[in-house]
Amino acid sequence: MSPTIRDVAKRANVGIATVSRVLNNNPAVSDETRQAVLTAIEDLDYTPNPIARQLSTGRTSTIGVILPYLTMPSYVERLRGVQHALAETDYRMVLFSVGSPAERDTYIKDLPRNNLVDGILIISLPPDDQQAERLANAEIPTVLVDAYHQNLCSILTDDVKGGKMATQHLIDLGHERIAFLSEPLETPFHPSTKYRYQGYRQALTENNIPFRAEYMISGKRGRFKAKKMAKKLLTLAEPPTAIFAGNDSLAIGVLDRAKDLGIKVPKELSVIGFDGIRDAEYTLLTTIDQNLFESGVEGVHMLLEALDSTPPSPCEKRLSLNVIHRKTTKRIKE
Amino acid sequence: MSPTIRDVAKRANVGIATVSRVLNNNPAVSDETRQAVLTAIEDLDYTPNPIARQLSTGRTSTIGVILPYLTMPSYVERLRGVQHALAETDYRMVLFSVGSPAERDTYIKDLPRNNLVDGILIISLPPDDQQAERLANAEIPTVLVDAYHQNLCSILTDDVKGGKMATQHLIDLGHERIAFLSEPLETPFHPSTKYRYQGYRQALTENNIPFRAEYMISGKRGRFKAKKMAKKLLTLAEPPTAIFAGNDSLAIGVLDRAKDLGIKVPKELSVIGFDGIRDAEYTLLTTIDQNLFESGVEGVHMLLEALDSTPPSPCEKRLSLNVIHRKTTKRIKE
DNA sequence: TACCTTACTGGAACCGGTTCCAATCAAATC
DNA sequence: GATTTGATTGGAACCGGTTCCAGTAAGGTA
Repeated sequence: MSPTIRDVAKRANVGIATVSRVLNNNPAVSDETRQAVLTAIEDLDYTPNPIARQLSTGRTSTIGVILPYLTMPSYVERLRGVQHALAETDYRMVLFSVGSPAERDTYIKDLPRNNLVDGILIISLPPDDQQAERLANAEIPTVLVDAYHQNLCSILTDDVKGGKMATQHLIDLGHERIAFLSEPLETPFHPSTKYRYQGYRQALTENNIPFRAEYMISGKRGRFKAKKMAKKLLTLAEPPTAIFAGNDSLAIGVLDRAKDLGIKVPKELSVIGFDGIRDAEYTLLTTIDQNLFESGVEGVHMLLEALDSTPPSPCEKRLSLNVIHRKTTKRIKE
Repeated sequence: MSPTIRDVAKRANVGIATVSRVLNNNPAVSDETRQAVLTAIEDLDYTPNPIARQLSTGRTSTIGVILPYLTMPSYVERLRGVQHALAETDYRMVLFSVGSPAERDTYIKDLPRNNLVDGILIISLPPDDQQAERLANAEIPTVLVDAYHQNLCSILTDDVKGGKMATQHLIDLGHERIAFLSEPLETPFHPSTKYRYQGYRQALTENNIPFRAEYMISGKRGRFKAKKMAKKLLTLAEPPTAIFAGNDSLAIGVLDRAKDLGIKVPKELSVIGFDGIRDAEYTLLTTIDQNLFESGVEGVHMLLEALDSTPPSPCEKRLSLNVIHRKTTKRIKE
């Protein structure tokens, strides 16, 4: 068995309390004793057992991250941000990746109770009222990233506004026949698609552009599906001159289909995405950058703040949104 | 404070040992007592403290995963596999994501010592001899995924063989002017690129095709870089008729550049990648599928096996490699 | 010289579980 | 009826740290 603090104490001819003090850099130890203890630690190749420390202090130096199963690049990018911010601290990260609503509920229910983590970060999974209640009353602080509940702290993205920005960008370029292509509006998890659609509708209304039902298409997630949907739009009798895709992955599918059909982007068709994933940069896609990486970083910062000052100051933070105008949108020629 | 096992014992008028027995489904408890304890647990809304259990049993129900910072899709895909396999067990996952060789060394050094995890999975980070020695002698089992050391268990990919398969695939299609485009052969982390290159060279040799230095190009990681490198190759006086890219991301960059230059794939240029990431499927890239997801799954299985039977049976597993012939390679027309 | 700080130090209790072992009691055996 | 047996049960020790609190010795002050 590995040596314990008592072994070290015996070898250094001191009490266990003294060894503990040395381990925790308590200044109330004479240099001489400290040195003796350090030598004993060295000799025995001793490492303190973090579990015992956790039991004793009640702190685990661990934060739990609950997020959807890593299917979408945007989740991965957010996780990268979390990981990046956490790397500068002494906290470890336990990943609870959620594949179904049932799993989500289990984690959200159990994690706050079972002193396993000091804090919880929930990414892109909005809790219902009951869950939020439970989380708010738990001893363990929680921060939501890309999700909102009035009782909880959160890092937010204004998807409605983003949807409006994307649509307005196209309108500003002279487009009026603007289609919206997306994943299903109603999902078991995050409703961002729905909000982006709302932004799209609002922008149309504000600019007195009538909504055309045939320009709205939604289907299953993924690029392949996007390609199919894009084909429908692009082969309409009066096809749109611009497409706002609900997220970047879909937009890339649209680009691809346009290429196949010999439609030149942005000359004959403008395409804008949403998210700001890495592939968007690479494909030179115009998009709404929602600062995915930063959302993870900020989530961690807010959580850390909540961890040492019990009443976390401002409990809600909105991330900025930016139109990144790359090479897939262009002023329309009349 | 949350209730403890003693509170439950008091309320149910039993001893703490009995409560513990109920919690652990020990059959040596009468139905009557069991019911009383369960009622008390219910009444108090009691949850056992896992940290205390860990200290007492020495088991943490946690496995540590050390892997490179999630920059490449292949790491993410492997992690998905790990996550998937772990979801069916009672084990949790702590992620240690490595950004620098120094970080890697720290994690590999500390994780096995400090009773924080029951087992360790190291992904795409080959340990040096000293580290392997330490890992092999630790009480905690370790499994390497996509990395090899003779003293440790591992899930392997034969990159040399894969490199050969890719090259042979092109040769079988009649190509002789075959270029190899890759990231730097010497990296601080995983040497797979180097091995794939060796496979490329071997295949050429075996088929009596002379190696041409101008057909070998390597540079920084990433698609943008790949585009630049591809341009060099494709604007040679005698350009290659086929390009073997060291991984799928690079291959996608090559495809893109070819499109820009108006070179038709696969009619005028064949391109093969390596990995089998999701984007490859989407872009219809011909590639060597190395079963990334499965590598994670198998790594977990091997680790779980090592966790209950001390001498893990076969300690080395090679994953199969498959040529996935999609739409970017084609028989050459003479 | 007597007394008071101040600086260190160690014993013991505690965190909240698990588990060994002895004790109890009723049923079964002789 | 005495003894053995097996099923339950609870006390106490233990896991390996942290920390309260009392105790000792050295140095400073009156």
